[in-house]
Amino acid sequence: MDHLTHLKTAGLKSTLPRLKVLNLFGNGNERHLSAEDVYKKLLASGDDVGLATVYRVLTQFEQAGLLIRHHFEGDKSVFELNEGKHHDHIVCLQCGRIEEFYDATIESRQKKAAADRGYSVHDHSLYIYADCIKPKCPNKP
Amino acid sequence: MDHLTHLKTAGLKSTLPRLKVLNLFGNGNERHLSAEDVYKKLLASGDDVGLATVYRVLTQFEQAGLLIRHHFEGDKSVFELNEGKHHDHIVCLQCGRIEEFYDATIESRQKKAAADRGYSVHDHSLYIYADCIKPKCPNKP
DNA sequence: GTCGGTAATGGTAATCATTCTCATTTGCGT
DNA sequence: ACGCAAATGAGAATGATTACCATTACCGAC
Ligand SMILES: [Mn+2]
Ligand SMILES: [Mn+2]
Ligand SMILES: [Zn+2]
Ligand SMILES: [Zn+2]
Repeated sequence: MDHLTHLKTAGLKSTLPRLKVLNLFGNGNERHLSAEDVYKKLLASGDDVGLATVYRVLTQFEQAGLLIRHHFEGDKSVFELNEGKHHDHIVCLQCGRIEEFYDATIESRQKKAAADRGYSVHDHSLYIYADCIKPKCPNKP
Repeated sequence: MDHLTHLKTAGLKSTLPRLKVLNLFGNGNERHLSAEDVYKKLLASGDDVGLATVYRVLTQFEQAGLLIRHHFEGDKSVFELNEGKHHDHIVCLQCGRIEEFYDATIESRQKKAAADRGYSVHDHSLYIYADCIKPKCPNKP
């Protein structure tokens, strides 16, 4: 399903700002971007989109299920394309690198922990904060 | 170790505001409190402490290892007493109730996931967002 | 116990991310 | 091409948190 179709499916009208934002996430760029990141990247590529619009669109895409919002350590939200395959994250505290992983055992133990206590799970977030080993860690974003 | 000793050990001088904040967390009250929660509770009990001081002290206690800071969904930080026993959290999206749990398997699989990829783990956060079953969920905070 | 210096406090201004307001522009069906 | 509801964007407003800085409270030395 292409971007335009994605928008229609979500009941969102196809506008230039929305397509531009969706393109950013679709590219081979970094998968995890903050609103500020998106705004700056669009400006840099000559596509002028208002900051308010960026925030609005990101939230709409999240509600439509096109993007996933993360609250890594710190104040700002980070978004990534929702490609249907759930995964968790390791965040390097030195350089900000983000690595994805999936562990079926962790997933099932989580479900069990919640079920045992009478909870109906919506979702969960698991962030591992770590240092990546020297060679591949350029230190500091 | 009592509160006064805690402060000394952390290299923090024993002041009235600090003791009051530490007392709040020591009581049988709710374990998980935001800065605003702490501020309001102190006001309510006649102990006037400035909001700026509350924020400062909470951060100092976190750095000293006396408190643990959480970033549950939403914008504000939540703190709890660090009693040495690590645990994760289930958060009810309806009423805000927070339940703690510990699963040794999850812990070890996390360590392994990070180690396998060459990361040296600092810490991690695992939050399960759910609905607690009707009877014990009073809906809405 | 008093004194003095330093660290802590607290009122208020400032900052940062995010949301709101509202006049202007755009997408889209007719 | 026309018309109108929905979307945009510049800037104001908000909410949480931090920075400033003049005043006050610890604490160790007399
Ligand atoms: Mn990811
Ligand atoms: Mn807890
Ligand atoms: Zn790194
Ligand atoms: Zn509940």
